[in-house]
Amino acid sequence: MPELPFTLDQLRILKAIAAQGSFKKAADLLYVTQPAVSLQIQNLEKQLEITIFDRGGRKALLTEAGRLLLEYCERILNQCDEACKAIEDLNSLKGGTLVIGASQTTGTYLMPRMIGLFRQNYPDVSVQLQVHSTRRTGWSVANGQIDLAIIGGQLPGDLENLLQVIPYATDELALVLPSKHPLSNKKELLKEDLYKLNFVTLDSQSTTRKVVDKLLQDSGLDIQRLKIEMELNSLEAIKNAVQSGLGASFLPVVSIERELSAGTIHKAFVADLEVKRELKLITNPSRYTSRASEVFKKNILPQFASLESPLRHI
Amino acid sequence: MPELPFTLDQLRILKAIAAQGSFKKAADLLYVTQPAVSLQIQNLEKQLEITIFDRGGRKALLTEAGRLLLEYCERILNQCDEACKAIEDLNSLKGGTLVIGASQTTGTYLMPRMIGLFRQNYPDVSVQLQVHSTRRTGWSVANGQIDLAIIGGQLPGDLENLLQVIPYATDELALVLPSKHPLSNKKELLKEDLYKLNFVTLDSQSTTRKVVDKLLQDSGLDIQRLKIEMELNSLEAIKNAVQSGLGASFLPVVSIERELSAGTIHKAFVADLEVKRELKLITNPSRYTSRASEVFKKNILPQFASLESPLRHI
DNA sequence: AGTCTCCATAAAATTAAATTATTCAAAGAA
DNA sequence: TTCTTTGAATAATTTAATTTTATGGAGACT
Repeated sequence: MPELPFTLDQLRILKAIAAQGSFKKAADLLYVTQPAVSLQIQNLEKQLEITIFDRGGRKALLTEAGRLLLEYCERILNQCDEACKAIEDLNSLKGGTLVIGASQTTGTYLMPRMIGLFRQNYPDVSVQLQVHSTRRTGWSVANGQIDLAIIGGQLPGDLENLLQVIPYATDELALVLPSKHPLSNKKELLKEDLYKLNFVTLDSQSTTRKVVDKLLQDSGLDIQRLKIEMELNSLEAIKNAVQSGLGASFLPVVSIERELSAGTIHKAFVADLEVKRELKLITNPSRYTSRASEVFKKNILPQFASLESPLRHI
Repeated sequence: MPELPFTLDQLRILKAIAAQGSFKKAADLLYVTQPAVSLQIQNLEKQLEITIFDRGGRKALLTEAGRLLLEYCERILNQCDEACKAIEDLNSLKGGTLVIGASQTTGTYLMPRMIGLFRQNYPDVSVQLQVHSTRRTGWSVANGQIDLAIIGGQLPGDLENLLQVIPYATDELALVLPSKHPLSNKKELLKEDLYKLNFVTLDSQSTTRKVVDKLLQDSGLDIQRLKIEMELNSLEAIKNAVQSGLGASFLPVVSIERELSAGTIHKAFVADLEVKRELKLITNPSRYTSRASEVFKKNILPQFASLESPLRHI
């Protein structure tokens, strides 16, 4: 190995001698024997081809070269100490970054609260939230750009095996109507009633939309017969459209909690129809898991998970 | 020994892997085997309790902790390189300081030329000239404040043994007269003629004065009978006094070269009287000798030394 | 599947470093 | 002065750390 002309231990010894003015005291300070100190300094002097200490007098005095080296020595050792501290902080969650992925829905309505709770407990860990499609989120988790993510849709098959997918919570997609809509008075709708509605939906690319379509189809509805008034690409836009009486929609309950309690949107019940999807936590088991990620998974997520989630038992 | 959590070698390895993206390539780069690299990184990870590399994929990728450590790693290694360069510069005389001591006479008339020559050859070494009494210069050499010195007088006895004293050159103390002085026409003076002169001398504390007094006394003269017109504490002042016709004086020839060739001062010869003193180089053998000091002694001093000086043969 | 590349692991060999014991030199005290 | 004490260098031994050789396994590319 092409050698470095000195070691950190040698520098530590140098510093100790300079501070104590004596080889022996330095040895005591470092809990080694005096010959060990002598030998290391001799090695150092040999390798750098300089004399570091004047051993003439009662005190070990630095030569010019020694003083020069000591300056660098202090700087180097300080950097080392800093590095140690930084690593310690990272280990004890006093630093570092946690990158979380989420879909539009969870990213908008769920993650902010989770992240808030996390940062209450670990205010020194910075959290980055990346809202992307299920597909892209999956890939990001796969290649390590995202530590963990919550998705509501189906992963591409190849990723399904690569990643760890843990069911985490159930998200109900509620049928919502404008509060003054004639049907909003009925206690319970029938499936057939849906054909009478005008729908404001997410665009057909969106995961949530696909999930809704599939569930409706599975429950025997002919989604071709449903009237789609307009397709928007933002839940907030849809909410506003519904509130303005432009139509009905299936929306995640988490996204309309405020509107429901304010009464500006009406949630309808449809007989024999449950539109629910599983929210899933995905991580990459073949990659390094940061402490922040671990903690988030173990301590934060369960507090928001439905009771039957496997996360409860991690 | 209270251990440091990492070694410089480990940092070097870390850096190499990060740069090469591979344990194997890093090993090749550092001329070690691959297991050596693996082991060291494992040690590092164990000691810091972190994971540094993601070994999953094709490339060895840094984890967050790894990136953090790498930052410090680079800084630390850079400081190490800098330290090496600084030491090398010192060794190759591209840096450092040489502290030279001298008496009034040599410091004024000799050292400037020497230092000029030295700095022509080693322009990066800064030189400091300290002009003090023989006594104080001796002590400074003894305790390392001065690397080497040239003195014209006698050292205190205790220092005599402690320091290395090398005869270096002979300095003639010439009897000088005002050029229009009646005696300046005589080819050779007799000792008795000295009693007829008015002397302008250094003050009785000065080394040069003591030397002159002693030599005159040794050659049989009664120095009490010599008429001292005035005592000044600067050679330049004495030179001016002599030139102005105020009296005669014994002055180091090195200090009056210009005046002699200009004819403004007359140098007289006295039969059976040679007033000469040895200029001596003193160093401290029990102390570290800087490269600059070595070079000055070996290469510069001989060029100004009289032919028979021992320095010729060093 | 087969082959290659890369990393991990184990055991052995080498090398470096620490310790004990001793010597040497300088400093302080009798 | 001489004796004693203290600090540093040296030598020999032991101990520990590092490297190497040799080998096994997992993923990637053909």
